[in-house]
Amino acid sequence: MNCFKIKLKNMEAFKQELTDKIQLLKKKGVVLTTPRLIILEFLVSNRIHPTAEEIFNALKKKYPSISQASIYNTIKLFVKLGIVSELFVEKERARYDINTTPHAHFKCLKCGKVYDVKKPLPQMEEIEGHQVALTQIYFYGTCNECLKKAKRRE
Amino acid sequence: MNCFKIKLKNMEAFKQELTDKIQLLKKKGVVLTTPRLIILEFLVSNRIHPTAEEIFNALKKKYPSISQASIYNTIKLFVKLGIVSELFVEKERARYDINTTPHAHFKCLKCGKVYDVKKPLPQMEEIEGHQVALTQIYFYGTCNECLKKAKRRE
DNA sequence: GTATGTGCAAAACCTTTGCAGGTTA
DNA sequence: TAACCTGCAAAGGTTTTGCACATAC
Repeated sequence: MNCFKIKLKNMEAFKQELTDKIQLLKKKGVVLTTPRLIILEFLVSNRIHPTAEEIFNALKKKYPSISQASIYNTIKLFVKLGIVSELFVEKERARYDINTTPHAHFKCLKCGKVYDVKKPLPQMEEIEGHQVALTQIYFYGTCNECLKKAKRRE
Repeated sequence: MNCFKIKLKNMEAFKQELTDKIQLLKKKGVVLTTPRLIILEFLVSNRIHPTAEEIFNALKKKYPSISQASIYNTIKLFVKLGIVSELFVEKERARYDINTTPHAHFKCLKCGKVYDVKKPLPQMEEIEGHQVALTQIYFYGTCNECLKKAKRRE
Protein backbone atom coordinates (compact mmCIF):
# COMPACT_ATOMS: atom_id res chain seq x y z
CA MET A 1 0.00 0.00 0.00
CA ASN A 2 0.95 3.65 0.24
CA CYS A 3 1.53 3.78 -3.48
CA PHE A 4 0.60 7.45 -3.59
CA LYS A 5 2.68 10.27 -2.16
CA ILE A 6 1.35 11.38 1.18
CA LYS A 7 2.76 13.93 3.56
CA LEU A 8 4.33 12.09 6.51
CA LYS A 9 2.39 13.99 9.13
CA ASN A 10 -0.85 12.84 7.53
CA MET A 11 0.28 9.24 7.23
CA GLU A 12 -1.40 8.07 10.42
CA ALA A 13 -4.70 9.72 9.56
CA PHE A 14 -4.52 8.25 6.08
CA LYS A 15 -3.85 4.72 7.36
CA GLN A 16 -6.68 5.06 9.85
CA GLU A 17 -9.18 6.27 7.27
CA LEU A 18 -8.23 3.53 4.82
CA THR A 19 -8.58 0.90 7.56
CA ASP A 20 -11.94 2.33 8.59
CA LYS A 21 -13.27 2.27 5.05
CA ILE A 22 -12.03 -1.29 4.49
CA GLN A 23 -13.73 -2.40 7.71
CA LEU A 24 -16.92 -0.72 6.51
CA LEU A 25 -16.76 -2.60 3.19
CA LYS A 26 -16.23 -5.89 5.04
CA LYS A 27 -19.15 -5.16 7.34
CA LYS A 28 -21.34 -4.55 4.32
CA GLY A 29 -20.30 -7.93 2.92
CA VAL A 30 -18.41 -6.49 -0.02
CA VAL A 31 -15.79 -8.77 -1.59
CA LEU A 32 -12.39 -7.09 -1.24
CA THR A 33 -10.95 -7.35 -4.72
CA THR A 34 -7.79 -5.68 -5.96
CA PRO A 35 -9.56 -3.01 -8.04
CA ARG A 36 -11.78 -2.07 -5.11
CA LEU A 37 -8.84 -1.79 -2.74
CA ILE A 38 -6.63 0.26 -5.02
CA ILE A 39 -9.47 2.58 -6.04
CA LEU A 40 -10.32 3.09 -2.39
CA GLU A 41 -6.67 3.80 -1.57
CA PHE A 42 -6.44 6.23 -4.46
CA LEU A 43 -9.51 8.14 -3.33
CA VAL A 44 -8.39 8.28 0.30
CA SER A 45 -4.93 9.58 -0.61
CA ASN A 46 -5.87 11.87 -3.51
CA ARG A 47 -8.37 14.49 -2.47
CA ILE A 48 -8.63 16.00 -5.92
CA HIS A 49 -12.26 15.09 -6.70
CA PRO A 50 -11.13 12.93 -9.62
CA THR A 51 -13.18 11.85 -12.61
CA ALA A 52 -13.48 8.17 -13.51
CA GLU A 53 -10.95 8.77 -16.26
CA GLU A 54 -8.45 10.37 -13.87
CA ILE A 55 -8.75 7.41 -11.52
CA PHE A 56 -8.27 5.02 -14.43
CA ASN A 57 -5.20 6.83 -15.78
CA ALA A 58 -3.58 7.04 -12.36
CA LEU A 59 -4.19 3.39 -11.52
CA LYS A 60 -3.24 1.74 -14.78
CA LYS A 61 0.36 2.89 -14.23
CA LYS A 62 0.74 0.56 -11.25
CA TYR A 63 -1.92 -1.93 -12.24
CA PRO A 64 -1.85 -2.08 -16.06
CA SER A 65 -4.50 -4.76 -16.36
CA ILE A 66 -7.26 -2.68 -14.74
CA SER A 67 -10.16 -1.81 -17.01
CA GLN A 68 -12.45 1.18 -17.32
CA ALA A 69 -15.41 -1.09 -16.61
CA SER A 70 -13.94 -1.95 -13.20
CA ILE A 71 -13.46 1.71 -12.39
CA TYR A 72 -17.06 2.51 -13.27
CA ASN A 73 -18.45 -0.60 -11.56
CA THR A 74 -16.46 0.04 -8.40
CA ILE A 75 -17.28 3.73 -8.16
CA LYS A 76 -20.95 3.02 -8.76
CA LEU A 77 -20.82 0.47 -5.94
CA PHE A 78 -19.06 2.90 -3.60
CA VAL A 79 -21.65 5.59 -4.37
CA LYS A 80 -24.48 3.13 -3.71
CA LEU A 81 -22.87 2.08 -0.43
CA GLY A 82 -22.53 5.73 0.52
CA ILE A 83 -18.77 5.74 0.99
CA VAL A 84 -18.17 8.07 -1.98
CA SER A 85 -20.11 11.15 -3.12
CA GLU A 86 -20.82 11.80 -6.75
CA LEU A 87 -20.39 15.44 -7.74
CA PHE A 88 -22.14 17.01 -10.73
CA VAL A 89 -19.95 20.06 -10.55
CA GLU A 90 -19.53 20.15 -14.31
CA LYS A 91 -21.59 19.01 -17.24
CA GLU A 92 -18.90 17.02 -18.97
CA ARG A 93 -18.44 14.22 -16.45
CA ALA A 94 -18.99 13.17 -12.84
CA ARG A 95 -16.37 13.73 -10.13
CA TYR A 96 -15.94 11.67 -6.98
CA ASP A 97 -15.23 12.57 -3.36
CA ILE A 98 -14.36 10.12 -0.61
CA ASN A 99 -15.42 12.77 1.91
CA THR A 100 -19.13 12.08 2.34
CA THR A 101 -19.72 14.51 5.20
CA PRO A 102 -21.99 17.30 3.92
CA HIS A 103 -19.91 20.09 2.44
CA ALA A 104 -20.04 22.43 -0.52
CA HIS A 105 -17.63 22.62 -3.46
CA PHE A 106 -16.02 25.46 -5.32
CA LYS A 107 -14.97 25.04 -8.94
CA CYS A 108 -12.52 27.52 -10.44
CA LEU A 109 -13.59 28.51 -13.94
CA LYS A 110 -10.00 29.59 -14.72
CA CYS A 111 -7.88 26.59 -13.65
CA GLY A 112 -10.63 24.00 -13.33
CA LYS A 113 -9.63 22.90 -9.84
CA VAL A 114 -12.40 21.75 -7.47
CA TYR A 115 -12.04 22.80 -3.83
CA ASP A 116 -13.81 21.61 -0.71
CA VAL A 117 -15.62 24.38 1.15
CA LYS A 118 -14.84 23.82 4.82
CA LYS A 119 -17.30 26.37 6.20
CA PRO A 120 -20.41 24.50 7.33
CA LEU A 121 -23.52 25.55 5.45
CA PRO A 122 -27.04 25.30 6.82
CA GLN A 123 -28.65 21.90 6.36
CA MET A 124 -32.34 21.42 5.71
CA GLU A 125 -34.44 18.30 6.12
CA GLU A 126 -37.48 19.81 4.46
CA ILE A 127 -37.99 22.57 1.93
CA GLU A 128 -41.30 23.83 0.59
CA GLY A 129 -42.99 20.55 1.46
CA HIS A 130 -40.32 18.36 -0.13
CA GLN A 131 -38.35 15.91 2.01
CA VAL A 132 -34.63 16.53 1.55
CA ALA A 133 -32.25 13.56 1.67
CA LEU A 134 -29.20 15.16 0.07
CA THR A 135 -28.01 18.68 -0.65
CA GLN A 136 -25.39 19.64 -3.21
CA ILE A 137 -23.97 23.15 -3.27
CA TYR A 138 -21.58 24.26 -5.99
CA PHE A 139 -19.86 27.63 -6.21
CA TYR A 140 -18.22 28.72 -9.46
CA GLY A 141 -15.80 31.59 -9.99
CA THR A 142 -12.10 32.38 -9.62
CA CYS A 143 -10.11 30.58 -6.92
CA ASN A 144 -7.73 32.39 -4.57
CA GLU A 145 -4.67 30.97 -6.36
CA CYS A 146 -5.84 32.35 -9.71
CA LEU A 147 -6.75 35.66 -8.06
CA LYS A 148 -3.18 35.91 -6.64
CA LYS A 149 -1.65 35.07 -10.01
CA ALA A 150 -3.75 37.76 -11.69
CA LYS A 151 -2.69 40.34 -9.08
CA ARG A 152 1.01 39.48 -9.50
CA ARG A 153 0.76 40.12 -13.24
CA GLU A 154 -0.64 43.61 -12.75
CA MET B 1 -47.63 31.63 -31.22
CA ASN B 2 -49.21 30.19 -28.10
CA CYS B 3 -48.70 26.68 -29.37
CA PHE B 4 -48.40 25.32 -25.85
CA LYS B 5 -51.17 25.01 -23.31
CA ILE B 6 -51.11 27.87 -20.87
CA LYS B 7 -53.56 28.70 -18.14
CA LEU B 8 -55.58 31.74 -19.19
CA LYS B 9 -54.85 33.75 -16.08
CA ASN B 10 -51.12 33.44 -16.84
CA MET B 11 -51.51 34.37 -20.48
CA GLU B 12 -50.69 38.04 -20.04
CA ALA B 13 -47.58 37.32 -17.99
CA PHE B 14 -46.51 34.73 -20.54
CA LYS B 15 -46.94 37.12 -23.46
CA GLN B 16 -45.07 39.83 -21.61
CA GLU B 17 -42.16 37.57 -20.72
CA LEU B 18 -41.91 36.25 -24.26
CA THR B 19 -41.94 39.80 -25.66
CA ASP B 20 -39.31 40.88 -23.14
CA LYS B 21 -37.01 38.00 -24.04
CA ILE B 22 -37.44 38.64 -27.78
CA GLN B 23 -36.60 42.33 -27.24
CA LEU B 24 -33.52 41.25 -25.29
CA LEU B 25 -32.39 38.99 -28.14
CA LYS B 26 -32.91 41.80 -30.65
CA LYS B 27 -30.97 44.22 -28.46
CA LYS B 28 -28.10 41.74 -28.36
CA GLY B 29 -28.10 41.60 -32.15
CA VAL B 30 -29.26 37.98 -32.33
CA VAL B 31 -30.90 36.95 -35.60
CA LEU B 32 -34.46 35.84 -34.86
CA THR B 33 -34.74 32.53 -36.64
CA THR B 34 -37.62 30.09 -36.35
CA PRO B 35 -35.80 27.55 -34.14
CA ARG B 36 -34.72 30.31 -31.76
CA LEU B 37 -38.24 31.68 -31.46
CA ILE B 38 -39.97 28.35 -30.94
CA ILE B 39 -37.37 27.15 -28.42
CA LEU B 40 -37.74 30.40 -26.52
CA GLU B 41 -41.52 30.09 -26.54
CA PHE B 42 -41.29 26.49 -25.38
CA LEU B 43 -39.03 27.42 -22.47
CA VAL B 44 -41.19 30.37 -21.42
CA SER B 45 -44.38 28.33 -21.44
CA ASN B 46 -43.02 25.02 -20.10
CA ARG B 47 -41.38 25.49 -16.73
CA ILE B 48 -40.36 21.85 -16.44
CA HIS B 49 -36.56 22.29 -16.61
CA PRO B 50 -36.44 20.25 -19.83
CA THR B 51 -33.44 18.44 -21.26
CA ALA B 52 -32.29 19.14 -24.82
CA GLU B 53 -33.95 15.90 -25.85
CA GLU B 54 -37.27 16.86 -24.25
CA ILE B 55 -37.22 20.18 -26.07
CA PHE B 56 -36.42 18.40 -29.32
CA ASN B 57 -39.18 15.83 -28.93
CA ALA B 58 -41.76 18.47 -28.01
CA LEU B 59 -40.86 20.78 -30.88
CA LYS B 60 -40.51 18.30 -33.70
CA LYS B 61 -44.24 17.56 -33.41
CA LYS B 62 -45.13 21.03 -34.64
CA TYR B 63 -41.93 21.74 -36.52
CA PRO B 64 -40.83 18.37 -37.96
CA SER B 65 -37.80 19.71 -39.81
CA ILE B 66 -36.04 20.94 -36.66
CA SER B 67 -32.76 19.19 -35.89
CA GLN B 68 -31.01 18.24 -32.68
CA ALA B 69 -28.08 20.39 -33.72
CA SER B 70 -30.32 23.46 -33.75
CA ILE B 71 -31.60 22.66 -30.28
CA TYR B 72 -28.08 22.31 -28.91
CA ASN B 73 -26.79 25.37 -30.80
CA THR B 74 -29.69 27.53 -29.67
CA ILE B 75 -29.57 26.45 -26.05
CA LYS B 76 -25.82 26.99 -25.96
CA LEU B 77 -26.38 30.48 -27.35
CA PHE B 78 -29.11 31.25 -24.82
CA VAL B 79 -26.88 30.06 -21.97
CA LYS B 80 -24.00 32.21 -23.27
CA LEU B 81 -26.31 35.22 -23.53
CA GLY B 82 -27.50 34.57 -19.99
CA ILE B 83 -31.18 34.19 -20.80
CA VAL B 84 -31.25 30.51 -19.84
CA SER B 85 -29.59 28.68 -16.93
CA GLU B 86 -27.95 25.30 -17.38
CA LEU B 87 -28.65 22.91 -14.51
CA PHE B 88 -26.39 19.99 -13.62
CA VAL B 89 -29.02 18.49 -11.37
CA GLU B 90 -28.31 15.00 -12.63
CA LYS B 91 -25.34 13.27 -14.17
CA GLU B 92 -27.07 11.94 -17.25
CA ARG B 93 -27.76 15.20 -19.04
CA ALA B 94 -28.12 18.96 -18.64
CA ARG B 95 -31.46 20.60 -17.92
CA TYR B 96 -32.47 24.14 -18.83
CA ASP B 97 -34.34 26.87 -16.99
CA ILE B 98 -35.58 30.14 -18.51
CA ASN B 99 -35.71 31.60 -14.98
CA THR B 100 -32.20 33.00 -14.52
CA THR B 101 -32.81 34.75 -11.20
CA PRO B 102 -30.77 32.95 -8.52
CA HIS B 103 -32.80 30.13 -7.02
CA ALA B 104 -32.25 26.58 -5.88
CA HIS B 105 -33.73 23.39 -7.32
CA PHE B 106 -35.24 20.28 -5.83
CA LYS B 107 -35.12 16.98 -7.69
CA CYS B 108 -37.43 14.18 -6.62
CA LEU B 109 -35.60 10.86 -6.59
CA LYS B 110 -38.95 9.03 -6.86
CA CYS B 111 -40.70 10.72 -9.79
CA GLY B 112 -37.73 12.57 -11.29
CA LYS B 113 -39.48 15.95 -11.38
CA VAL B 114 -37.35 19.06 -10.87
CA TYR B 115 -38.91 21.87 -8.82
CA ASP B 116 -37.93 25.50 -8.36
CA VAL B 117 -37.23 26.45 -4.76
CA LYS B 118 -38.89 29.82 -4.24
CA LYS B 119 -37.41 30.55 -0.82
CA PRO B 120 -34.46 32.90 -1.31
CA LEU B 121 -31.20 31.39 -0.12
CA PRO B 122 -28.20 33.41 1.09
CA GLN B 123 -25.92 34.61 -1.70
CA MET B 124 -22.16 34.91 -1.31
CA GLU B 125 -19.68 36.87 -3.38
CA GLU B 126 -16.66 35.33 -1.71
CA ILE B 127 -16.01 32.07 0.08
CA GLU B 128 -12.75 30.97 1.71
CA GLY B 129 -10.78 33.36 -0.47
CA HIS B 130 -12.44 32.29 -3.72
CA GLN B 131 -14.40 34.81 -5.77
CA VAL B 132 -17.90 33.47 -6.42
CA ALA B 133 -19.59 34.30 -9.73
CA LEU B 134 -22.33 31.67 -9.69
CA THR B 135 -23.94 29.42 -7.09
CA GLN B 136 -25.90 26.26 -7.81
CA ILE B 137 -27.89 24.59 -5.06
CA TYR B 138 -29.59 21.24 -5.60
CA PHE B 139 -31.76 19.39 -3.11
CA TYR B 140 -32.58 15.73 -3.64
CA GLY B 141 -35.21 13.65 -1.90
CA THR B 142 -38.95 12.96 -2.09
CA CYS B 143 -41.26 15.69 -3.37
CA ASN B 144 -44.48 16.64 -1.61
CA GLU B 145 -46.60 14.98 -4.32
CA CYS B 146 -44.81 11.65 -3.86
CA LEU B 147 -45.03 12.03 -0.09
CA LYS B 148 -48.82 12.51 -0.37
CA LYS B 149 -49.17 9.49 -2.66
CA ALA B 150 -47.21 7.35 -0.19
CA LYS B 151 -49.44 8.50 2.68
CA ARG B 152 -52.61 7.74 0.74
CA ARG B 153 -51.42 4.18 0.19
CA GLU B 154 -50.96 3.55 3.90
C1' DG C 1 -16.54 -24.97 -4.81
C1' DT C 2 -19.49 -21.34 -5.68
C1' DA C 3 -20.88 -16.86 -5.85
C1' DT C 4 -19.15 -12.79 -7.22
C1' DG C 5 -16.11 -9.67 -9.76
C1' DT C 6 -12.91 -8.57 -13.64
C1' DG C 7 -11.41 -7.36 -18.19
C1' DC C 8 -12.35 -6.78 -22.86
C1' DA C 9 -14.78 -4.96 -26.55
C1' DA C 10 -18.73 -3.24 -28.27
C1' DA C 11 -22.75 -0.59 -27.60
C1' DA C 12 -25.51 3.14 -25.88
C1' DC C 13 -26.14 7.65 -24.87
C1' DC C 14 -25.52 12.70 -24.82
C1' DT C 15 -23.38 16.40 -27.13
C1' DT C 16 -20.50 18.59 -30.69
C1' DT C 17 -18.88 19.46 -35.32
C1' DG C 18 -18.24 20.08 -40.55
C1' DC C 19 -20.39 21.44 -44.32
C1' DA C 20 -23.72 22.30 -48.08
C1' DG C 21 -27.77 24.67 -48.62
C1' DG C 22 -31.17 27.95 -46.85
C1' DT C 23 -32.79 32.09 -44.36
C1' DT C 24 -32.56 36.70 -42.19
C1' DA C 25 -31.85 41.53 -42.23
C1' DT D 1 -26.38 40.43 -51.14
C1' DA D 2 -23.67 39.21 -47.34
C1' DA D 3 -23.63 37.33 -43.11
C1' DC D 4 -25.40 34.11 -40.48
C1' DC D 5 -28.03 29.94 -39.30
C1' DT D 6 -30.07 25.34 -40.15
C1' DG D 7 -30.35 20.49 -40.98
C1' DC D 8 -28.06 16.32 -41.74
C1' DA D 9 -24.97 12.91 -40.64
C1' DA D 10 -20.99 11.58 -38.65
C1' DA D 11 -17.82 11.92 -34.93
C1' DG D 12 -16.38 12.59 -30.10
C1' DG D 13 -16.56 11.71 -25.29
C1' DT D 14 -18.51 9.44 -21.21
C1' DT D 15 -20.70 5.59 -19.26
C1' DT D 16 -22.90 0.99 -19.54
C1' DT D 17 -23.36 -3.79 -20.85
C1' DG D 18 -22.66 -8.86 -22.20
C1' DC D 19 -19.94 -12.50 -21.57
C1' DA D 20 -16.03 -15.68 -20.80
C1' DC D 21 -12.57 -16.07 -17.49
C1' DA D 22 -10.57 -15.27 -12.88
C1' DT D 23 -10.69 -14.46 -7.95
C1' DA D 24 -12.22 -14.13 -3.03
C1' DC D 25 -14.00 -16.43 0.71
